[in-house]
Amino acid sequence: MKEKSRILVVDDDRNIRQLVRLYLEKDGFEVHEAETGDKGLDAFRKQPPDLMLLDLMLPGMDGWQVCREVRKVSNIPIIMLTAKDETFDKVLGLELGADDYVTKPFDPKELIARIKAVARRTQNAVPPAKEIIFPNLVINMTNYVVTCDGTDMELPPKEIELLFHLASHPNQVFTREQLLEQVWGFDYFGDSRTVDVHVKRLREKIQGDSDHNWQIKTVWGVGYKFEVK
Amino acid sequence: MKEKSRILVVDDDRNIRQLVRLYLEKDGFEVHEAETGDKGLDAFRKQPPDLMLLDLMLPGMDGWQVCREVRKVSNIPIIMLTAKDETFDKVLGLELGADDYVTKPFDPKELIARIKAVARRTQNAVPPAKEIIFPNLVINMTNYVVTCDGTDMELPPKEIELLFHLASHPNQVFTREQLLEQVWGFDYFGDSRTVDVHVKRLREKIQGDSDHNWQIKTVWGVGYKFEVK
DNA sequence: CCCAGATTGTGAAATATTTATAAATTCTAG
DNA sequence: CTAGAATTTATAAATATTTCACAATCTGGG
Repeated sequence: MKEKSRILVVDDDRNIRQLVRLYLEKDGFEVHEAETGDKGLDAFRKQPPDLMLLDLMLPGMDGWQVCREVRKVSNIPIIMLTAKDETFDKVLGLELGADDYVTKPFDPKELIARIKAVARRTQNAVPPAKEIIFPNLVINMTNYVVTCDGTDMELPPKEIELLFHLASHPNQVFTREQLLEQVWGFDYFGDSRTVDVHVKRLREKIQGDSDHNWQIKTVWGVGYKFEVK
Repeated sequence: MKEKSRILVVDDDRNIRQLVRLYLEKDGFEVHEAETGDKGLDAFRKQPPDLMLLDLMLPGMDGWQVCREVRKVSNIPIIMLTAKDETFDKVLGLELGADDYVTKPFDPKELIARIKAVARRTQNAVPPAKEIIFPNLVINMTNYVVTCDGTDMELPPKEIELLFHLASHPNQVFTREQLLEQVWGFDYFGDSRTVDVHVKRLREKIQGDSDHNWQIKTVWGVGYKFEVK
């Protein structure tokens, strides 16, 4: 399981830091603080966080300088905090390597949303070309299209995800519990017959009649596998 | 025969304007002046010049903002004027769409040389013909015009940008979040239903009745794609 | 081979989720 | 200030998912 994301908040305003801490911790983040640019940089160097919230106006070294220093050694996401009247251009922050910016005063919910968005964006930076090819079967996760025997077909999300997961590990058997966890999500709690129903529908859609050298096979007493001969 | 090149000088310093005018006219340019960003933009809109000389520090709307506004509708060459001590990264100006920059105080001969260089460069440049062509559908981003089934139509900016983005990546599915990020802008924070509404209006405008070999398709549970058969 | 017990397949109803649409509101350029 | 555009909101419609009862199938032992 994933650990808490560590966020470093660099701002000279004690109230801001408190506010941010309050909301972020409520949302499951681990929060660290620094009140000047220099201290922020120190904190970053000692233990790099997963994301930095950086005020622009700081005593001593300002936010831009900190951002630049951090960028010399790291690509962690950085979100700038700017006052409304600092009419600085978004592009400037970008140029310096920030990933987003939020103007003060800000809505804490918006801040959270942006943090998550940035985190996601930087994680998905290199989306793996998701396509699996078998004789008479192509699973394209970019277009969300499954081509079987030359005919394109659209499947509901869960079905295509299940198929993709099974086909990604040919011949490997998965229990229903494993599939629920890996396809539905680790925190999913539900009936394992759900898997059966999805398998059934997949089968009638993609292997209705013809015989391929692959199939979704039931392993009695265990679960299912995508078998390739 | 070619006419005189028209140059718009935007600077709040009367002396600078005079100086530039003096040298440029001696070199056969037609010179227009504006003393603030807003006036410069007005002048640009009334009669777009062949090239703009833009001071960075301006009362009211500054040079960057003017540059951006101009860039929204035009690719005319822009040269930035910056004071020596404004230690801006050249890259920053370039990022905003400027073609070159000159630091004050400048040697008029250098300015002339740069103007000519930029003019030459931008003339020979291959304009990024932002145009996408499908059977019965032409998306022209230069004119912001969409031609569907032979009839031209003007769409609101967001709609055409969305269409352009989707059509630029045929068959690829985008989530609403991705579209918000990539079409609306990375810093946009808003409701993802917004995308639905724009898609709806696009659909009723460009694929109301006839059947084409393309369409904006909903991928249930995921997002939208511009499908081409 | 047949049976009992366990496991899986199936169809259909109940739920939940996602999308379409229209209408109201806010925003923005002029 | 005004009109058109963008966005939000609310509701209806479409679609997917889950559940559940029962049928069908498999397995191992007698």
